[in-house]
Amino acid sequence: MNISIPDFFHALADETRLRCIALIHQTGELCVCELTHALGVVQPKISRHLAILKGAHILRDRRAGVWVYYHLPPELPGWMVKVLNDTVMSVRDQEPFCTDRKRLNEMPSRSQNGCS
Amino acid sequence: MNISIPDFFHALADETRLRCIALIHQTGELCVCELTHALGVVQPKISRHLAILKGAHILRDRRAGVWVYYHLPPELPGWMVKVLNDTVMSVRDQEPFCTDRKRLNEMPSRSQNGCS
DNA sequence: TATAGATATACGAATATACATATATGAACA
DNA sequence: TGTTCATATATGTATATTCGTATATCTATA
Repeated sequence: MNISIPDFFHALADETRLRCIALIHQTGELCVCELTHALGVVQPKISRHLAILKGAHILRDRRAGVWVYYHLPPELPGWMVKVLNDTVMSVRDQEPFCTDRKRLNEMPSRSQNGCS
Repeated sequence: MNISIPDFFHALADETRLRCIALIHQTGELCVCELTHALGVVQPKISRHLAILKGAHILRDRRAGVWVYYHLPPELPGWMVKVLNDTVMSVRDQEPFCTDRKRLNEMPSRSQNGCS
């Protein structure tokens, strides 16, 4: 499966999607309820944007019981990984990205397994 | 002047805009008629997209007589320059980007001064 | 001033996007 | 089977985007 270049940048052009990608890039893998809590937006909005990212082959999902985890596919082209690296390095200390990470880390069930 | 991150990626998410940026990145500076000829699209379409890029502070223009030249502003944030470098390195050997460059180099007035 | 060439903008139409809300699906378990 | 929780999708609405075409602006020069 190939990723179109406009699709790739279009994925990053929406703040909600970029926030999801940035958090997933920093943690490796997150489920929908973790993203919902970290970003503080309603769940259908998260699911819709994750579906767009999955459809563009920028994220892949993995179901584990009730939870669905999203991660970057390992075969993402190298230059796209570099773009994500540079982008996340730059935005991770800006709002709303740093608050997202803080809220994620404050989730009681984080750093254990399972979700809220 | 600050560039919003969504604006930056939105600029790259359109193929016409990415083709313009890629050519300008490779050459340093191009005028509207050079871009029009290289991409093979009508002039108002080029001007409209260049105006979007200028409005997002991703390109800057410089008038020289009848011609208007567009270039990347020197103070573009470093990580955005890195993103452009990685992107152009990757797409420069794919269509339609390599044909764009070929058509640009075939312009009789190129490598001299002035335009067609 | 009049003309020509280069560039910019205005306009209407078709299409796409993002959102909030409501509802559906799917898995686990009593 | 029925319920609950996590996630996905459908719907209607408001707004944005892109395009082709027509026209306006701007500069140089006669």
